[in-house]
Amino acid sequence: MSKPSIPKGTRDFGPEEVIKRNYIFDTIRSVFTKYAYQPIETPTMENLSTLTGKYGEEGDKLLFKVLNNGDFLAKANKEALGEMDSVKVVSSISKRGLRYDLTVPFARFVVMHQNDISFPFKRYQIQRVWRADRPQKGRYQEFYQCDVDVVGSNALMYEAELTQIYDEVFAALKIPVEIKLNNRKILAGIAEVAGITNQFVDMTVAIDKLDKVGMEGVKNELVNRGIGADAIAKIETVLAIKDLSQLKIQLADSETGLKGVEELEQVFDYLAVSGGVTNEVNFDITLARGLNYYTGCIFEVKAKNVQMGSIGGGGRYDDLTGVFGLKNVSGVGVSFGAERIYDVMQELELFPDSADASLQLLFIAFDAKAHAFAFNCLAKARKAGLNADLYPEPTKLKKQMKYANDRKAPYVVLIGGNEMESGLLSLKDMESGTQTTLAIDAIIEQLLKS
RNA sequence: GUGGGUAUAGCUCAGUUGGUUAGAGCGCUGGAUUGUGGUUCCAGAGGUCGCCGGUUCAAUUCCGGUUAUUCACCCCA
Repeated sequence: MSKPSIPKGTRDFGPEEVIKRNYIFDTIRSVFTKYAYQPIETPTMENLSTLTGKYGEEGDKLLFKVLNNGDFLAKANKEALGEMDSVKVVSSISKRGLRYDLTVPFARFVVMHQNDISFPFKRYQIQRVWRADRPQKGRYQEFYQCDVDVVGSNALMYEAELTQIYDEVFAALKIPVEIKLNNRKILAGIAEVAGITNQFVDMTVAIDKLDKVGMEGVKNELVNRGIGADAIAKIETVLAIKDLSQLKIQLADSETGLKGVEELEQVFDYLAVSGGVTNEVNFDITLARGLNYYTGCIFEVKAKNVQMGSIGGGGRYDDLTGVFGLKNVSGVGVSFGAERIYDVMQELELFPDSADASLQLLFIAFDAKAHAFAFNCLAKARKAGLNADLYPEPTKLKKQMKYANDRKAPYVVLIGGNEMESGLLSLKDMESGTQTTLAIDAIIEQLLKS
């Protein structure tokens, strides 16, 4: 008999975990709703043509492909098969793949339903995504993403609004965080004044590693990526700047850079008139973010007092729907890393003990006659709205009591000959151990109050 | 994709410098307690020591391969 198992990078969740995870999702969802975002869902599977080429060459390798049904080999590309060329064969044996993120399916959704949507379209989406990455701590092949985006408006109000959403969610979850803001236009400006506009991506990838490898590490990375010493020196000076007004001087020669500074200033102005935020919101010039479709403001959230990567991120993208044929639709959105938020809350012990209320009252019967009587009482309790249950057979008390204990039932009602005769049932408080005798209606009434 | 660790009871892990009957804690079952759980005590069940091969009189132990898992890197949530 072989032991059952689940695929690499996937997990089972027990009742306790599901309750905690739902607490996170419910909190996030309620804030999204308050800010007037609407929920959508997209299929688990997308056409592979929708997904491929959207995440770079690395991303394509991490896509889960779904094998075609039927005699897929008969229709396979024989030439590619002969050459053992996996990449070529795939396109002839697989036409669908699992969702890799929520942003690309959302872009597809917007394009397909553009005539039914009122812009600006504010949507949120909480669904699973899959990546064939090698699993490691806090990284799985199947995980949830919680995305909130607004498309069809350039208004910087939304950058401020998304910052407020971050602030409000993490305040509600009681996780102290630092929300970092930057603007890709500022980074473009740095590349411009350093004279390496054509190596912009190399520069951002290197800068993104700053808090991990330090300034020396970043400089090494820049050298390795073939960036000249003069440019590196310039980048280093600019990266040391902490406030926006000073940055204007350094970026005076870059129109794009100045635009980025102005945009950020406006976002901060909005936040200032909003009545303030709970968490720290800071401009961080070293924030880069790997994804290259971002074109304006970028966001990242780091939990304080924990060793953990970012627990949220996002930004503005000027042309997300362009690849699907809809031009000039700007969007801005952020994502919550639910799995990491869970780990942080676990580490900081932030989950409320509200716990498992799945069983409030368990009936226990001593014999078959009492069991039938108890089943009647059970129906009354359920009708009154209590989460109640009856042990399925009148077996040994020890066994039944142990079940009540394991299920963390706060109350137990014991029913035997005496109880049936008098109509007064034994209600036991499992925590204190005290026992009282009451009629079933009185028991229900009392528990509904507690 | 690259590199390391680990694999022994349902779970978490000891252990065997290669030797006859394989160890603990927790959990499970039964009993002490015939109408009372969480504490305690007693007893019991449960293992092809991941899989394949090599060395050896003898391998769970050493070696090689393989699979699974885990950690780190690339990348990312």
